[in-house]
Amino acid sequence: MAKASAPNETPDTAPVPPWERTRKAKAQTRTPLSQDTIVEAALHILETDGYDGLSMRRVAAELNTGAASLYAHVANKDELLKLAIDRVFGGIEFPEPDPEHWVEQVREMMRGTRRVLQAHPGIARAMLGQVPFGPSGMRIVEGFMALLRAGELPDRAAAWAGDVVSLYTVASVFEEDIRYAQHGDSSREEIEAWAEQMKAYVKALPVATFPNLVALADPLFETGGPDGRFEFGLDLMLRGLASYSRRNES
Amino acid sequence: MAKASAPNETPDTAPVPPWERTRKAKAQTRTPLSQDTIVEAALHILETDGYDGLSMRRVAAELNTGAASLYAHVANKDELLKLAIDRVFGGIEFPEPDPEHWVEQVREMMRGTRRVLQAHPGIARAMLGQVPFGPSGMRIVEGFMALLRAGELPDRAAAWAGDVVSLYTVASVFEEDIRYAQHGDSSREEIEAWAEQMKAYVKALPVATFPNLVALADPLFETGGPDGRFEFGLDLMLRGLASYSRRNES
DNA sequence: TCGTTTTACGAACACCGTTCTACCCTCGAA
DNA sequence: TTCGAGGGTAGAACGGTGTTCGTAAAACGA
Repeated sequence: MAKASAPNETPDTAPVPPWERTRKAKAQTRTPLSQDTIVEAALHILETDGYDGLSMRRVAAELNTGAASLYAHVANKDELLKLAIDRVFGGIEFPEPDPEHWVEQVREMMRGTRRVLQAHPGIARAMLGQVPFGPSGMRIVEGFMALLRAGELPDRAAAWAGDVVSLYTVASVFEEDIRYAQHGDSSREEIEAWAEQMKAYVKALPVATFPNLVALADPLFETGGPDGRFEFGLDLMLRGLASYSRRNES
Repeated sequence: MAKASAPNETPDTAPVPPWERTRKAKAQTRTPLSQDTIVEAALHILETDGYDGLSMRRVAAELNTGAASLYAHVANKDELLKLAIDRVFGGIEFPEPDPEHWVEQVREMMRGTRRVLQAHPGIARAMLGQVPFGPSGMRIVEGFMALLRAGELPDRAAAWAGDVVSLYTVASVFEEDIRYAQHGDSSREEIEAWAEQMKAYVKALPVATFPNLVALADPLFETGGPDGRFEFGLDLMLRGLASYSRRNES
C-alpha cells in the first residue's frame, strides 16, 4: 500500500544495511498517544501488576510505544500518578447529605471509597501525601465536607475529620495492598496455613512474659471477614466524631 | 611491614599493570561487617536521606564496602528493613497499665510511638504491612495489649484496636514523611507561602459549586501545630474505644 | 601447614525514571 | 506547492536500583 517502502521495510531479498539507523517499523496507522490512554494503561497495570509493577516502560510497552513518548503527555511519573488518582476519584460516590443520618452516610462513603481503591491495587500508596486538587478530587472533598457539616460538627472538627478519616481509609487499603503484594503468589489455603502457624506460635509463647498476647491470640488472628478490621476502626472514628456533634447523635 | 607487597601495592615507581584484576586496596585490618553495623548504617541513612535515600549501595558506601558484601549478613533489603524496624521498636516505651487511666496511657503510648517513628524518617513506610515478630516488636505489642485490656475492652475490641490504632499512627507518620520528602528542599517560609496559596485558591472557588470547601477553607489549612491532626484523629479513636469499655470511662 | 568454610566484593544482570538527539508528521504561511 | 516551525515519537544513553555470580582473601580448625 505504501507509495515507497521505508528503508527498514526493504523487500525480503536484502536485509537492512547495518549502517542505517535503527528505527522501529512504523505501525500501519499511527494512533496518537494521549494523556487519557496513558492514564488508562497505567490504571490497568496497577490492577494487574500492582504498584511495583507500574513503570514508565511498562506503560509504554502496554501502549506499544517507547517510554520516552510518554513524556510528551505527562511531565513525569508523579504527574501520571496524580492523573490516575483523579481518575479513580471519579468512581467514588457520595449521597445528598441527610442530617438525620450523617454518621451512616459518612460510613457508607468510606466503604465506597474503600471499594473503589481496592479495585485499583496500589493507588492507595500513590494517594498518601497527595492533596486532591484534580477535578474529581475536589468534587469528592466537597461532598465529604457536606456530609460532615450535616452532622453539625464544629468547623475544625469537620475539616480535620476529612483528613484523618480518609487517611485511615486509604492507609487501610494500602496496608492490604502490601499484604497482597507479599502473598500474591500464595493460595488462600497457604495464607490461612501461615496465619494458623503464627497463631500457634503466639499461643505457645511463655505466658509469664506475654500474658496478654497469649490471651488475645484468637481474636488477634481472627480475620473478621474482608472488612472486619477496617469497619471496626472506622466505627471507632465515627463514634468519636459523633461525640463532637451538636446534634448529639450517639 | 608486609612481608610481600600485594600486587596492587606496588611501590610508587610502577603503576599497577592494567591486565591485573581490579581489587580494592585492603584496609590495614579487617573490621568485619555485622548485621548490627549494617542496621545501624541503614538507620542513619534513613535519618539523613529518608526512605528513598536508602539503597544497598548507599548502606555499603556508608560502611566503606561493596553492596554485595551486605548479603552475607542480611538476606535482602526487605530483611534489612525488618531488622531496622525491630531496632526502632526498641525505642518505644510503654507504662505499667493503670486501669483508671488506660485511655490516657494508650494516648501517651501512641504519642511516644509517633515521636520514635518521626526520629527515623521512612521507617513508617517500611512498617506498614509488617507483622512485628522481632523481639522488640513482640514486647511492644504485649505492652499495648496490656493497656487495652486494662480498659476492660471486649477481647476482640482490644485485639483489633491494637491493629487499627497503630495503623493510624504509623500511617500518620508515613504521610508526614511523604510530605517532607516532597518539600524537604523548601524552607519553612516557602511551604507556608504554598499553603497560603492553596487556601486562597480554595477560598476563591465558586461558592455555588463548592459551598462547604469554601466555608471550611480556614480550618482545612490550619496546621494545628505539628501534632494537631494526629491528636484529633487519635482522640476520635480513643473516644470510640472508650465507648466499648466495660469501665465506661468516657 | 593445609584444606575447608566464611566473608568480602567487582562485574554483570535485569530493571528503573528521565533526558537527549534525531527523525517523522502535520499544519500554516508564503 | 514548498518550506519551515512545532509537536510527537522513540532509541540510546545517563545515572540510578536490588541482586546474583564467580572469585579472591581471610578466618578457622585439624
